[in-house]
Amino acid sequence: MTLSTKYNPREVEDKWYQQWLDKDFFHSEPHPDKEAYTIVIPPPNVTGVLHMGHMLNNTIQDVLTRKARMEGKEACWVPGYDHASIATEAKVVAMLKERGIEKRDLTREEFLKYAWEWKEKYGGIILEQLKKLGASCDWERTRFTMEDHMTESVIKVFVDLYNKGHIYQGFRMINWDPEAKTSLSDEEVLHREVQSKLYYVNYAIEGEEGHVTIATTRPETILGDTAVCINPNDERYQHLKGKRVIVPLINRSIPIIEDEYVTMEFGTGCLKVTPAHDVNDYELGQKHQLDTIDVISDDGSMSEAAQLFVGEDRFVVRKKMAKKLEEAGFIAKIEDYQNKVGFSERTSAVIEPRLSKQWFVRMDELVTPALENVLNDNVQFYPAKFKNMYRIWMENIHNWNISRQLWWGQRIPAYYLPNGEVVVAETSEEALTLAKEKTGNTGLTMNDLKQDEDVLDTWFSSGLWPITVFDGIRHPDNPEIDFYYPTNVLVTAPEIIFFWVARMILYGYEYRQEKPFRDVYFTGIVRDPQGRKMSKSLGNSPDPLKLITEYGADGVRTGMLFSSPAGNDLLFDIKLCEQGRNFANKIWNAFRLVQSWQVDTEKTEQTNATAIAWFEARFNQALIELEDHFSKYRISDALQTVYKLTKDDFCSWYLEMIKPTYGDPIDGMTYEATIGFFEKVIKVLHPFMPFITEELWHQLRERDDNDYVIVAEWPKAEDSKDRAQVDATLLQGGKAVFDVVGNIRNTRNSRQISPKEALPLFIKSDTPEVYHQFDSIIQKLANVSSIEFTNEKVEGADSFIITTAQGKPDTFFIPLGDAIDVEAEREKLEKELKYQQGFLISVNKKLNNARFVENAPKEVVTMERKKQADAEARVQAIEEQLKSMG
RNA sequence: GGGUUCUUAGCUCAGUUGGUUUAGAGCACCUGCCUUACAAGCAGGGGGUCGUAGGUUCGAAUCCUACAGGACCCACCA
Repeated sequence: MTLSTKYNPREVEDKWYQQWLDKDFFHSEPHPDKEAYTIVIPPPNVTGVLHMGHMLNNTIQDVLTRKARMEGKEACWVPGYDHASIATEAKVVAMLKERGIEKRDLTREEFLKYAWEWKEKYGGIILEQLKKLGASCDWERTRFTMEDHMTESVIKVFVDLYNKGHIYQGFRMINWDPEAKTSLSDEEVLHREVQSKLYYVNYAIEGEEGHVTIATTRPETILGDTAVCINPNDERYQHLKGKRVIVPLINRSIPIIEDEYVTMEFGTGCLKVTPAHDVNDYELGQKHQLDTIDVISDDGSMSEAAQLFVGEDRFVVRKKMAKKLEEAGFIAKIEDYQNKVGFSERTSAVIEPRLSKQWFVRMDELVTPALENVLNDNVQFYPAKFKNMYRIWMENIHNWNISRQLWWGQRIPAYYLPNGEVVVAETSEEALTLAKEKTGNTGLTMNDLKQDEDVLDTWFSSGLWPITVFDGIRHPDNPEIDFYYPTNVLVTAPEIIFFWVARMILYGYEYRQEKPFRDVYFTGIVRDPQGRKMSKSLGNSPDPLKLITEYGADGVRTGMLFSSPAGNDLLFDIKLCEQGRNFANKIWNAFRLVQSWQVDTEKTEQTNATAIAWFEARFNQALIELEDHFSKYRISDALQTVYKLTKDDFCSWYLEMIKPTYGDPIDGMTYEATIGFFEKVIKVLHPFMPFITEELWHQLRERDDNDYVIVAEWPKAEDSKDRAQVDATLLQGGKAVFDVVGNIRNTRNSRQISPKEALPLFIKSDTPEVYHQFDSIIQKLANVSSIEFTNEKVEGADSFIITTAQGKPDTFFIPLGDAIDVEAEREKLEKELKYQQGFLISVNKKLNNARFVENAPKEVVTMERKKQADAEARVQAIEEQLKSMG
């Protein structure tokens, strides 16, 4: 069989993915005898397209799922997508606009029809894309947050929270997005520093000469002023107490009020109060019973109440106001000023604080278990630093505005009666019954009920995701939720810790009396090599599917993971994918080597016994390390361990040790052992590189129908004491041998001796037995023609010194005859001597310090003593060497 | 303004309760090799006074303080 020297992912990826699907390997059912391992996907927006953040996030989930599956757990990774109320509605509106249709010309029903059509056509592309990455989701369980039973659950929860008093309706100051024309929660408002102006405006004092000067960044809101406020302790303004001032341009008379809220140092110490358009002003207004004049409409333009500039946008008006005030002589001065302004997370529109009637979740009680169980690590955050962030947010949490003035989403199940009363019920029928009870009016009909027009915040429903995907709200005791909940780990971005993670925890305790997941793994943000966030406008985000085509899914997956410390940003460099692809190629070629061998079952090659035992030990060691990394979600380190194991230990050392001379057959025992090792290596590689490993799994041996690596048994680390002892000796021996080989190769390099030229080797050692086992390995790896032990220095030879685990410095000689460069040799030795002497000084300093010997733990002192002895012996050996050189 | 966190080789990062660390890895770099598994490769090599200044300690990259610089989160001073 002739195989290409390059691994070709395109030929194998689709094939295996299809077979995995056909064999139903991704599918999971509750299994009483098995341990569940559950991950619910952070549902991407239904309109979403795969980006690098998804790639990272889902690769990690797939790695964890695949490993758990191989460990024999009932692994279940639930996929799905989110209706993403505001984002999707915006997209549908834009799409309609392109077709010449305005949202305002449509009824709710018409609009939703378009939206659903659109969703059916373009929705969920992202899940198809995930398949290319190799995601082993249980596709039969794919959920959408707005499918009927999910919505039913969400409504049920709303009604329940309402009945328990956790949800209320209120007329409050909320964040208004004038572009989407909806209210937003506090979390959906991003504050950014902007360069603006501070306008100092004079307000005439009513009935007398003179004026007061206020400072404002928003002169357009002057039209809505209903008071000017001073600090009662402000010496400068004592004379103003009880007086009134005139609002410029519109000549409204407003009172001067006093409140300690006003900072005397800021601006002029006089504050204009616009209760309709500022949170603080609103509170002042409440306290001092001020009028509220709403001068800005829902689209951000000036309303009738403003009297001036009606219908014009607030930012245009800001400039016009300034000009007009200046012309009329009201402006005292204008200063440059930097302040923070709130922007809509979705539309980037500047948020207007606005008074309106909305639905809120009262957070105080709900938050208690959610906070407590994170603080006590019942729910564990990786990395732990996010715990603190979470705590502070939870402790200062505000009530949650959950109503949105949108159509795409779950409609609030509140119904208004003709008398203005509200009833909340899961269905309109129930609402009618309730209404009749409440009013005593049995003549009420459906026509008398008017359902609330608003829909719920997307996060109100996605917070329920880990429960609703298993239908745990409608049927709290169903076998699925009992088996799969709580889930094992949530893998998500820190950006949505408050939006989503916190709310899932909160709902989990409210509706399951249990956490939704044991661990939360926070990934970082994927950035470009310059550290910039990837974005469409910068064009610095590679197309994931193109990457997969170019480097193979395995290459991209490993590329992403090569440098992705939990919770830290990942500077994504395409070079990493290259490295991943190269790695796949390396594995492929290791296979090409193995499959090229003729096997001679008669032949027995004893010399390979050491190599085999050594690799076994090394594999075992790597496996222990690997499990440790996984247990701490050090995915990148885990990959690094497997990478080194495969590339260095398996390919560079082991295969080179046992590789027969070209043309010679390999003995049966070695061959079997090698195939077995290859299988083990493939297994531990599989979570990271599912495709190439499945391909090789089938190439290595004939397989039964259901024998796939995806469901192969995960290797178990043997960590018995006996085993550890045997392994340690072997590994130490191996290490010394690699050191020897490295030194010989180095000698070749510096002397420009071809690797093809066999060299004799002499060893001066008190413990030759260390090397006996490895004789033939040294010969093979370093192309050594003969090994002889000697007690004397060998003349005319290049030399090097190695300290074995026993602490004896052994000297190695490679006779080079005339080729020897004495000066270079001396230089090398002197350099080495200098290092060892320096090292010895630092060790001696410690050991000569009585307080160190007294206070340091015994093991540490012993270790230092050994280091001292080793170094001394080594220094002596080097000195001898130098002396003999004359 | 409050809080969290980071600063280790040219780059990206490890360094797990201070002690096998005069500091490791990958990439990049340099040198030599197209050696019948692999040039998407092999072999070898150079490179860091651990942000700065103090302090604690027998011992500090690791703990404390200050400073400098960066990142992020939260916050209603117009």
